Amino acid sequence: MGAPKQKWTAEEEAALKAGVLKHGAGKWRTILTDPEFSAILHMRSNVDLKDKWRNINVTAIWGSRQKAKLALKRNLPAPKIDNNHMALSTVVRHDEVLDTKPLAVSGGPLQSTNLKEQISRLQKIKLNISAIYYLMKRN
Amino acid sequence: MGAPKQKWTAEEEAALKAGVLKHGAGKWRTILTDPEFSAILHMRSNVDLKDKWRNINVTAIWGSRQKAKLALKRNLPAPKIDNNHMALSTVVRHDEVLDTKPLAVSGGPLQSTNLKEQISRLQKIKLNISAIYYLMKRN
DNA sequence: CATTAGGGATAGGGTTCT
DNA sequence: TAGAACCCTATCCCTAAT
Repeated sequence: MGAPKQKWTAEEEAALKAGVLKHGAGKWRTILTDPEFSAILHMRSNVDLKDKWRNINVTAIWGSRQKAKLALKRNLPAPKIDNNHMALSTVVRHDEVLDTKPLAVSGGPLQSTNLKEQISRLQKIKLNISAIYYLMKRN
Repeated sequence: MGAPKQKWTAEEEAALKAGVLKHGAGKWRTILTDPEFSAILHMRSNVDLKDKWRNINVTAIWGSRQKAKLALKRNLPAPKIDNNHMALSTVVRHDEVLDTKPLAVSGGPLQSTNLKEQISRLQKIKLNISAIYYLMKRN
């Protein structure tokens, strides 16, 4: 039918996370037009960003079931690491509770206004890690 | 305790095919709520329809789903189609010119616009036969 | 007219049952 | 081993509200 379903790459996901960190969740069009991210996200719409962000948070919150499934899969032969998908989301998924302070990222400070309501502490930590990774790859 | 596994009856399958003929493949919820089919398919979900349609086509074309998967992997290494240019590649793929006329099915004309892109010649013939069978049984 | 939030539908990989 | 039925969920679509 329409598009054959565009899977999000790790790079795109990292850019989205960095974008949320910089502009806040809900500012999808702003993130999209920010020259810092527009190159990487140029094939995504603002709605795509919103949907992906929702999905990221959903899986982050109730991750235990996935862990059970993944544990089963670890018995299978080949890990088969895909260049595209491996890096980030897998690294970030080991979510122990950390006690760290949020980092400032590139463009400016956190938009603390409503961000606190939208992002949990744990998520924030993950975002910081993702954003760091993203920025390191860029520079 | 889930589902005791409901086998598809010939009547259900014919209704599904007629539904695809009328509304197009992918319009599962539309087919399901069409009063013309809802009575027969009332114990099926839209996802059931999608799954059944996949099975029908896979066995019709290849003989098995696994073979289809393998074949796809061999033929299309990395399509990665850009969202903006999607229509094209799909159109070009099924470009056989049909000289048989599609049947009109009860409620309305074929949505010929995207149907041509979705159904091959062989499939269409089979669908027509199924639809005739379905309509004969109904009337 | 543009954008976003949220519900809902679809696609496609995976799993279970026969 | 195969094939049919069913599950999981990332992605995509529709609509109301702003």
